[in-house]
Amino acid sequence: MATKTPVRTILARSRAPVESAIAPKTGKVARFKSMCSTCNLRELCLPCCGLTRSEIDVANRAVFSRQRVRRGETLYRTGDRFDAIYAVRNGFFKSTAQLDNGREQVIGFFMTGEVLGMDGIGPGRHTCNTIALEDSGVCAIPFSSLQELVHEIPSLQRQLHKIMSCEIVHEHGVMLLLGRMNAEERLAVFLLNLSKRFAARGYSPSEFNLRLTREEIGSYLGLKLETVSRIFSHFQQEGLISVRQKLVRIVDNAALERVMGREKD
Amino acid sequence: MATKTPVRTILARSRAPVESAIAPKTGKVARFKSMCSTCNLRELCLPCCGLTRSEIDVANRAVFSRQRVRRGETLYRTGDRFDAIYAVRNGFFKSTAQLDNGREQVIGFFMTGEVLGMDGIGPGRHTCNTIALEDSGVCAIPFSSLQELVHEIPSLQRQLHKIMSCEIVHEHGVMLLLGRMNAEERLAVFLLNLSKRFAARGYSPSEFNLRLTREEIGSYLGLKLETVSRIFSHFQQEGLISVRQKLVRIVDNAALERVMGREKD
DNA sequence: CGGAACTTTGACACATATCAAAGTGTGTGG
DNA sequence: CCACACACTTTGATATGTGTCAAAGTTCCG
Repeated sequence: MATKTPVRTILARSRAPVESAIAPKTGKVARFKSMCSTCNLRELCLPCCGLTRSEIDVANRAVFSRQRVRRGETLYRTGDRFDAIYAVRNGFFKSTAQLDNGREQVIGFFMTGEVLGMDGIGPGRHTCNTIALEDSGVCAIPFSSLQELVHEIPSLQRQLHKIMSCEIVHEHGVMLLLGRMNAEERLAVFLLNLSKRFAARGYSPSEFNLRLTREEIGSYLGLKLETVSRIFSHFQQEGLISVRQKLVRIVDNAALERVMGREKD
Repeated sequence: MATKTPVRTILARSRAPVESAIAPKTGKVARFKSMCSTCNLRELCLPCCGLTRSEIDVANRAVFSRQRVRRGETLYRTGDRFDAIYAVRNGFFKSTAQLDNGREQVIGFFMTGEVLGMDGIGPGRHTCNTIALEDSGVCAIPFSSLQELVHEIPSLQRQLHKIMSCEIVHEHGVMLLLGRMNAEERLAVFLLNLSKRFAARGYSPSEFNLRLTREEIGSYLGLKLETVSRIFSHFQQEGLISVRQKLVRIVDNAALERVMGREKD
């Protein structure tokens, strides 16, 4: 998904994953049992990040199930009964929401270590669709188990609250983006955000392979694909980035950050 | 704030309030002690809605503090240390978030029974400003107490998760609004949403006093005040609503809902 | 190798922003 | 209680950013 370089960092961002067991029912692909203590995501996984070793031992009692989701497959869709949240083990997902009439919008992207599916907790059913953009793996965490677990491990409870709160804060940022930024700013913010998230996972922050079409990017940013394409070209002309199809290289990070600054209001 | 009519309904919407004690530190105005069992909001208050009588007795042990916030006063602002969430007892609030440069946007409105301040849980500091748009009262719920309480009352825990999840879902809706709707649709959705929320609180769904300026409405909807004004006029000409300054009457609810339908994509 | 899916670029249209000015309401102090 | 100032709203004329439509170019994948 991007150029691998050696780094391991805690997510500074919105969502993040948990680990655990009990068989789900989605049934698209292979499932494995897994335990938090043997999960190689532990340093990325926000829920686990806050846990002591002995707390992880408790968490191990709950065995969460791994699930593979192939590119283009749906992890869950609007209206599906909610019974688990998901931690991304590897790969890349998008979530989309739709209006009554057919209109649809990408409302989020999720990568390794991030947590998916919290939209279903309140309503009891999922309220968006989540689709793998490349072959991916998730850890399915039955929410009822998680609630029990959280009862025994106060720090896990705090982590869960944090994850949900950070999702809210992240979405405030998207609201600002959609409500107050012009097309160039939106794209700059988007690229910088991806860059940071890749960096946090040990990938190159300056060169990555977007697994998104111009249309998906545009949908997320409230723009049309042609506009996205034009601005990519424009940024390239100005020497801020270089684009070749889906491969993006950030040439002048500082200038890209400055795109945000050149406005009124 | 709106024409009173006799109704009592559980919120069908995003956020909702809790009740409780322990003195805070904000210090703008008067504080009272209060208990959930004597709170007249119990039927509106999402946290309490899910509780049995005996659970409410447990909750009573925690005494949350009431706080008055006068029109124009700030409940909390960006950067303030987070230590409590707030249930609106009465009145009306707006939250605003700001970009690095001065740009600012209204990101939410809150009325009786709704819960404020969850943006601070993850970061440990508030990430937006919350201001009373009329003389208001809140119930300050120290988050540490709430976490203990939640530990003893599983159904309260579930409610807390639901409230946060519903906030996330609500924000997805705002993202769709900002990303995919034209100005008329945005305003129609906004008015219908307010209408439902007023109705749920026993106020008239068809006539209410917006306590917002055109600019605040526009800020929330990603529009300029002139555009908001024009569309109010336009809706009025078409006989969908009647507006006189801040007083809005929804004349043709069905037609207002139909505004959403007349598009492509 | 061929076709489908995606991207780029151009010309033009249109929704909303911007600028401007007049109108209306509201609160305060005399 | 009036009057004045200020804040907000309305409306018009015009500007502009992004959408729309169209066509050619590129890449991907079977």
